[in-house]
Amino acid sequence: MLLQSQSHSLRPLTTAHLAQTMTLLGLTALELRQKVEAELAANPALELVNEHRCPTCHRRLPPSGPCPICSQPKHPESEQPIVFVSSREDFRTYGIRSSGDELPDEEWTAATEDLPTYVLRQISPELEVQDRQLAAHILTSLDEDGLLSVTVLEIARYHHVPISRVENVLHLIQRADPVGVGSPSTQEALLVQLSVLSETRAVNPVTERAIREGMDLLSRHAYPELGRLLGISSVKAQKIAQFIGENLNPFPGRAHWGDIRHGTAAKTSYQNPDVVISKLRESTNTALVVEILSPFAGTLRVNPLFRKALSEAPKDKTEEWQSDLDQASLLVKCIQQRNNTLVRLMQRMVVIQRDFILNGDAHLYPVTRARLAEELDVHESTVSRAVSGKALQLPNGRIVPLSKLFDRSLHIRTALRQIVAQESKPLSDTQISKLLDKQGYSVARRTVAKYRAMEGILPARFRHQNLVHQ
DNA sequence: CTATGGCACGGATT
DNA sequence: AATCCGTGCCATAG
Repeated sequence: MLLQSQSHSLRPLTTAHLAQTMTLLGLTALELRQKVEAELAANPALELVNEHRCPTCHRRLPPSGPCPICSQPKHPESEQPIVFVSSREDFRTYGIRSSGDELPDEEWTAATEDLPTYVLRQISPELEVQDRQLAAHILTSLDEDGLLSVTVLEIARYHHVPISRVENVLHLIQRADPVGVGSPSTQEALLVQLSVLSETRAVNPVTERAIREGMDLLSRHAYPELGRLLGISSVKAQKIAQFIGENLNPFPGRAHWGDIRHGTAAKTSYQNPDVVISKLRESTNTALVVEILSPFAGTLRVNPLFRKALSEAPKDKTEEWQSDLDQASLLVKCIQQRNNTLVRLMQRMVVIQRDFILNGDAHLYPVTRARLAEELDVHESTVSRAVSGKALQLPNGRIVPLSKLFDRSLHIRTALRQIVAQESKPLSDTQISKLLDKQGYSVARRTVAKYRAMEGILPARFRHQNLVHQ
């Protein structure tokens, strides 16, 4: 009897607590925002109070104490990341800010954002404030394929600025994630992609000429003529076309985020980051600033007035009000817990992956969610939920899935890419396997083949034709 | 005979 | 419990 009553009064609270924390953890910042908004509207016991902002950096201040960023410069060389929850409202207005006007809220509520916002977010760190309007103009003038439908000249005239300034902004945009986005033509999109690609991979130099001079032949699949134009055989021309088809995408707007593989990938959704990492300073050993984006500005709390009012509630309402109150405080607790978990997770993660965050793919340290869970003393599924579906913005502006931090083979794959890029003559998978082994990565030959495929690298016998032709 | 992709199995991961 | 991933074996192409 006693036992039962206990389990009735205690259990529901803890299980509900756990269940809700779990679901909240699985939500991205934007999904959470929707939930909070709905709850806010439905539950009078909840209250959102505005908070102070740091006057210098405009970030939301923690409940007490100084701004975590601006108070930091005294120890700029700290190895320890600064992790905090931020509402980062300034991001919201990056959309289309015409002379200080705030963006309507609807622009922000979608769980996935549109292409312009997505790109703007990436380039904003490098974007001069006065160029934001230019960027907004360009980005809103994209057609559905991600190509620019107006000319640079028109934009420059409209804003009364030199063409070069518009071009600079455009250059930034083109190299942002759907690489080539904002190019005036499919041809230029391909060229931009090719130049970005050639930074990480060996690319046959003829490819560029093929795009530059033989674009129309290329699109008509007229390989013999293309070969004649470039002075190579028809077969080789076809190989080049194949390479282009597999690695480049003439319609950047159609590419899914992440890989620029087959343009058939229909998903045109771009995710908002849930976590933003930036450098405090430009130095190598700078502290990293990690912001866990909070989806609403201010603090969510239980309305103290409502709590008071409960004692004077009309009889028929007390039960309802009580449940509202319970629900509200539960939600608040759970959100705090969610934030707490996320902060702890990122704190650890940033230390582990510091090299990767600063220096790129090759330095990714393979960690499993299980190991991290053990270190943080939480359940594996907690880590899983916290990571899944979320996105992370790196200091270089790239937005990657948070799960990339748990990629077990990325570093090996980049090593492989380097080997292939530096090879003087095409190496077979077996040879590559041996080379990787020397670098400390022991992978089976068969696995090399898989990685190769993942990276879109052709088999040795095809690579041969793609190399410089003497 | 060598290089590579397909299939499938087992163990790790989620 | 379901899924992912590395790997071995085998068929096939060159």
